[in-house]
Amino acid sequence: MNQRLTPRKQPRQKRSQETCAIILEAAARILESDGLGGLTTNRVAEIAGVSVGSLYQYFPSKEAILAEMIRGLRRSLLLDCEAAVETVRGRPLSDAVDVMVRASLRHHLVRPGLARVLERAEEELPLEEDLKAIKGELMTLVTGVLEERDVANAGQAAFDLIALSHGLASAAIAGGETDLENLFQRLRRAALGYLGLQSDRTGSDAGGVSAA
Amino acid sequence: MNQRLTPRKQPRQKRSQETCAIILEAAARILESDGLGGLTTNRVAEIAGVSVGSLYQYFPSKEAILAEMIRGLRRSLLLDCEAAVETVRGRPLSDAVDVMVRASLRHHLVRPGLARVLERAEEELPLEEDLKAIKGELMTLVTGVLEERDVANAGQAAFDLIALSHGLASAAIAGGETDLENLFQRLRRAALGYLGLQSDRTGSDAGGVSAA
DNA sequence: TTATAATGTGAGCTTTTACTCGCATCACGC
DNA sequence: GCGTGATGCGAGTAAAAGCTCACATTATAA
Repeated sequence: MNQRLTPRKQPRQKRSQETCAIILEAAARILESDGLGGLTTNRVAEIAGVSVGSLYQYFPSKEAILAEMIRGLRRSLLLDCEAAVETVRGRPLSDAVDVMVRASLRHHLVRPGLARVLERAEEELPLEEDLKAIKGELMTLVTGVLEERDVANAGQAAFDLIALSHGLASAAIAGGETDLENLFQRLRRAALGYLGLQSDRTGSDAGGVSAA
Repeated sequence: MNQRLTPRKQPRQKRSQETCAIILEAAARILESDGLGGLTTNRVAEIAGVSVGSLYQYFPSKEAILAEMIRGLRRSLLLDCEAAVETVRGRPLSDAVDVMVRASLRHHLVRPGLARVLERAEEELPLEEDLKAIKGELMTLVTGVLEERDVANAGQAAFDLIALSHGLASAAIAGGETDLENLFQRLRRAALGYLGLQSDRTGSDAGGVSAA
């Protein structure tokens, strides 16, 4: 009953590695155009230009394809955030918030439709250990950043900041917003506000929200 | 090709109204235990103790069942929020934020699993006009509350507050949190922080987050 | 009671879809 | 060249799921 979500076999030759990549890209395009409901193994194979047999050589189930895509997405987010944090070693909290918010925002903006669908898919899949581990690493990363800046309750703050940023970014991008800078300012305001820091630049045009 | 998501016919007698309710409740239970993937028309009918034929008499498709459940959920949230806003007529912004946050939190806590699944379903369904209207009314309500309290950019602030509250509440409840009061304090902090107001009560035990 | 409309039934039709398997083709070491 | 394992193929299978329809039962009104 329990189906594996990991690849059936590792591709050994270049040819087969390309086949895997082509299959994943085809699945991505289908998800972007038709959503989760449009994703069928036959169709993925067709769009990819390979046979179903080849597909099942590397992915033991439809869910395995989704799981692999989600792994890739999560890994890239984690790497981006780690790199971003590196650039603000020793700098104050607001700078750290800035780069992390920017990193996660960039991440939402590459193939936004795909990211959304994969997040939904992730909730329906029985999430795997390695995926939980990646999520945990992100939490750890953010918690560390906050702890180093003497934020109390860093673990909970990390959780909350990730969740609220995610909620705001998702909603905005789903709503078709494209003004990256405006969205960034709002995310920044929310995050700094939660942390009890006043967002600066309140004098500028994109400025204050509260009472005039 | 386009399938209707509205009930096929209105139930005229008491008996059939009960049948409708029983069907919706059965669907809810299935969603809670097995998620979207477990929802099949045959199974809904079986759990409800009615025949598939009866089901299709009132719901022209599986999606129509989901749409009806979503409508119910949204309507109840809107009504709760409207009632909450009524109670703080003429009171300051922080009080208004309080009651609205509490209302939406309560709303997440009744059958939390069901609410989550329905939200996912809503994204996959081609969302209907009447659902968009309900969402719009909520936006209008919150925008009005903010405008009356002289919040600049009230429309955008309403959007952002709804989105970030939703993100935080969803994540927390999905993570199994049950301490309603603690969660409320964090939501409140996030919302007031975004609005540029300091969260008071910073002296208490659940208090300040920023640097010690 | 009886006519009529509303409601309820469930076997089964139809379509879709995940997945298999026997065979063909290709790459690479000898 | 040639043998062996890796890769690729796609018609076909079996199961699942959405939905219909001819018929049975129940309620309402005359």
